[in-house]
Amino acid sequence: MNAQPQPLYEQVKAYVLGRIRSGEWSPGARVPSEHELVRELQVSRMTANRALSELMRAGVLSRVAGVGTFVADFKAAGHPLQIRNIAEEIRARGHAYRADVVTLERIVAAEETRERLALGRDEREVFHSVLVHFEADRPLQVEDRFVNPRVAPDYLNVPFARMTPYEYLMEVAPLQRVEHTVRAVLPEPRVAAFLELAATEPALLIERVTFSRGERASFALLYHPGTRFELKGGFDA
Amino acid sequence: MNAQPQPLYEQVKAYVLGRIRSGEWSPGARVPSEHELVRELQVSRMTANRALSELMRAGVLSRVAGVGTFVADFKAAGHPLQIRNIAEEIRARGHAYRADVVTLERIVAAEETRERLALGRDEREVFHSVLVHFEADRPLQVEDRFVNPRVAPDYLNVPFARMTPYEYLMEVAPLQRVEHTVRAVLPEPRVAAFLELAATEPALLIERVTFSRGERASFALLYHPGTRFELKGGFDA
DNA sequence: AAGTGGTCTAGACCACTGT
DNA sequence: CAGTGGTCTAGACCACTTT
Repeated sequence: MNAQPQPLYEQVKAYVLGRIRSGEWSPGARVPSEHELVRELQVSRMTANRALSELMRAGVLSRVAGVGTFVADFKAAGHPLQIRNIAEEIRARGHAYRADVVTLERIVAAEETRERLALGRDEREVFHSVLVHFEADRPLQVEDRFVNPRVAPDYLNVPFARMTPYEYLMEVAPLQRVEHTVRAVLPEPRVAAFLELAATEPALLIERVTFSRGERASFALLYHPGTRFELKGGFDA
Repeated sequence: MNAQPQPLYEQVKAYVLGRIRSGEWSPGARVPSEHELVRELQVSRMTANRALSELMRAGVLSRVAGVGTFVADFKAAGHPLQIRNIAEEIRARGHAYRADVVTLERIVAAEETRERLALGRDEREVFHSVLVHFEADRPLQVEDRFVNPRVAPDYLNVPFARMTPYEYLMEVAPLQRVEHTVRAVLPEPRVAAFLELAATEPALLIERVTFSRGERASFALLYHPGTRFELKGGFDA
């Protein structure tokens, strides 16, 4: 076996991730043992071991010696703070991604919104979108976003069923800088409903301003269920 | 070879880490190649490879195929999420800072704590401190911290009225890496009381693991009142 | 040409879980 | 008991860098 495009163990990882993404193997389901992978994929056990071990370190699988390997429950969510694209993140965890567009409109901006986008006095209209992002049919993020029309004049015509606002903005306006603020809040009822939260369940709110070509490109409120979402990060000092 | 107290590859890691800690191998210095370790330590190359690879993942070493393995230098990096000293932060805002020491003790660590600090089976005791940090007499952070005694053996004698645990740890153990997880939670009653929170008020919880010299130095739970605390950050892309 | 890390194999022994 | 993951070995081939 082995044809160099990818290391063998990466091919094994892709094989396992593919089955998980397709839904064939759900959270909690048993994954083939190392010996089974050896037989099925004609690789050595060390190679199967490396693939499964790395997927465990990535949080995709959980393994118990003497018992077996299983698709990890996805309570352990999250990723580094610099991760910007929720769709990619969910797919990287091996889960199905879907987004509902709740709102997509041109509005007259509130004073506060104009300030956050540093708009001039004569620029009163902005684009506004509200999306709910789902991980395996469970809501993981409510994205309430205001967009500077000068930076993305075609925002209302973007097929958000196929790409996230973040992906689109990255295409039309090179990301230059990001500023964010993180808080714990009790979300307003509408947001709580979207996230399927109980009345007193807290949400993690990320406010994010992105800059492109020296301008403020967009301003977003990202709500996540406090119980199902973690923001992970790390850096070397 | 092999005498089960620790896996062989862990012993190899300890060997390398020991040389680095003692200063024998400084940042930038060349580390023995896999073949050299095979000869010196009488292990197989795969075992040497695993040890060095894991130390690279941990940020202790850097490796270049065809060249060699080297002690990574602790370089500064731009932080996505600014980690700073709570006392400094409060003072920078022009407010009075004060801390109450609620707990300062040596305890037998729970299994989970031992795992987070990557302690061996025979290392069962850790230091534990609980502090409440005040900004102008209003509680801003409850710091629940577990400390690796190997890294900070004198932790129980530190005058925390005059310096924060963070400051002390920075002094005795050069910070190498930080990992954090941010969540929104409803804190347990004891923590809520310390923060003077109402029953349904959410808290922002930061879990932080700090690394020093390739070891896990401490593990902290940092609770903040969701309504009075924000995490701000930013970075250039 | 010699050395390096990256990958891969086909075995092996172990401790542990399940039945 | 058979099955599992955790570890370990002694080889191997490769692409690459340095001499």
